[in-house]
Amino acid sequence: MATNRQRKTRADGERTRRAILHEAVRLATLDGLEGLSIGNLADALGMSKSGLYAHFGSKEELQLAVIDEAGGIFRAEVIDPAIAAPPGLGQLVAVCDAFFDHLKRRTLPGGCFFAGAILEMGTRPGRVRERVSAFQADFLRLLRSFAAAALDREELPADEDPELLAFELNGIILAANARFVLSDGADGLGVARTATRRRLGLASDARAAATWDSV
Amino acid sequence: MATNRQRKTRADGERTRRAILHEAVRLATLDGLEGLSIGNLADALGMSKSGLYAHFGSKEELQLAVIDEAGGIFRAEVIDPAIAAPPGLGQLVAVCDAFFDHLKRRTLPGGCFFAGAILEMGTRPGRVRERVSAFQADFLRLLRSFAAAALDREELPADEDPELLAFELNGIILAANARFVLSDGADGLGVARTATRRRLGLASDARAAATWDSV
DNA sequence: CCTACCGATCGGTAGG
DNA sequence: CCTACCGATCGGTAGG
Repeated sequence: MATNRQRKTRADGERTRRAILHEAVRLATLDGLEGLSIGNLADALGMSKSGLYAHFGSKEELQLAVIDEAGGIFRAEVIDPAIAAPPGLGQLVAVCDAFFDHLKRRTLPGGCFFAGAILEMGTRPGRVRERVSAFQADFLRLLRSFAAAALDREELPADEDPELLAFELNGIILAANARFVLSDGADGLGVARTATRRRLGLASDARAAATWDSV
Repeated sequence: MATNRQRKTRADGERTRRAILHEAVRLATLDGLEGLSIGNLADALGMSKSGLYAHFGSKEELQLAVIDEAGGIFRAEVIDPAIAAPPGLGQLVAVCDAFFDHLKRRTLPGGCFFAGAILEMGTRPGRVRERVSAFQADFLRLLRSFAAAALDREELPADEDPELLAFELNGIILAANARFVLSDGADGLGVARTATRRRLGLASDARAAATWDSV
């Protein structure tokens, strides 16, 4: 069978593609989606520029694939753990804690990919901007749905507004990322965890908050 | 007097310098501090690249001057109005509202200069990063001092923590900027104003919040 | 996936 | 402030 004689299988290509994208997401959190250059990425991977063009036809196609890869990482490290938590209030705490863990784990050297991508691409019309915007909209929708579930279960005061709560928790997340990037360390994530609990009306264990930073 | 025969006075040079920097800050909110190129800036000003090098010896010197100029704009539009407000709680509301006005006024096309600069330069060691970091630290200190004053005046519950409150208000500000950049409009600043008031325990006038967006 | 190349643009300099 | 230039790097292509 002729189709089996190829030296590189489709699976090999897929594996290479994933390896390229993972490195590209890492570099993009340091240099931005525009600052990410094909030459730099090729050097980091020990391959040639034209090798990258064989996988992605243009820089824009690479950027779109990088956004999807970053979305997969975010889903695996932040969203999936939250969905697995107890519905309602439990998911609201879990999604924030999972985000802080995502930072502390340093999967990506420059902190949250999307926090940076929103500000970098937000003013540049095009497919890249729309892809980033759609991911952020999905995330805010998820926060709102967790908040609505918590309200249904009467785990929050009846006059709470899911839209407002989602906005504020997103703010705590962005402030935590900014602090993480500037301090170049997990210092100060304790205050983010305390802020999350205060906003949700949960007891903020002062002893635990103090140790979070040193973990 | 030989010193008076020069055709261009020092004041002329200073005026040119300010014109360069104002345009540079605007461009930097669209392309970032690294994406800001000497060639682009020279074209936008109708002058030559070497004309810019006469004012700033290197790109890093230009970036540092741009940060100072952006700091001046932020002080004039956000910090000074807040300091002029009634001490304590009044200043906390005023600084957030002044920030939202700063966005709505569209002084800078890409939203808040520092929100972007923190994420772009936070992972690039050097003088530029330190300058941006110092400005953000000063701003957080200002928020903390307003919060401490409000506590002293018993305008906030006695168990409030100025550090925590400053962190959360900074988060609301960052979330408002992200929403502004993505929506490319002032839509949605109403929820930021409502969030500010809710956090500070103030009555959030629903009618007023609804009209804020349409103003 | 490679080498070898394209025109455009980058930050920066020489000399005026 | 200008023209004219430098080497390096940009995104992308030809041809294999």
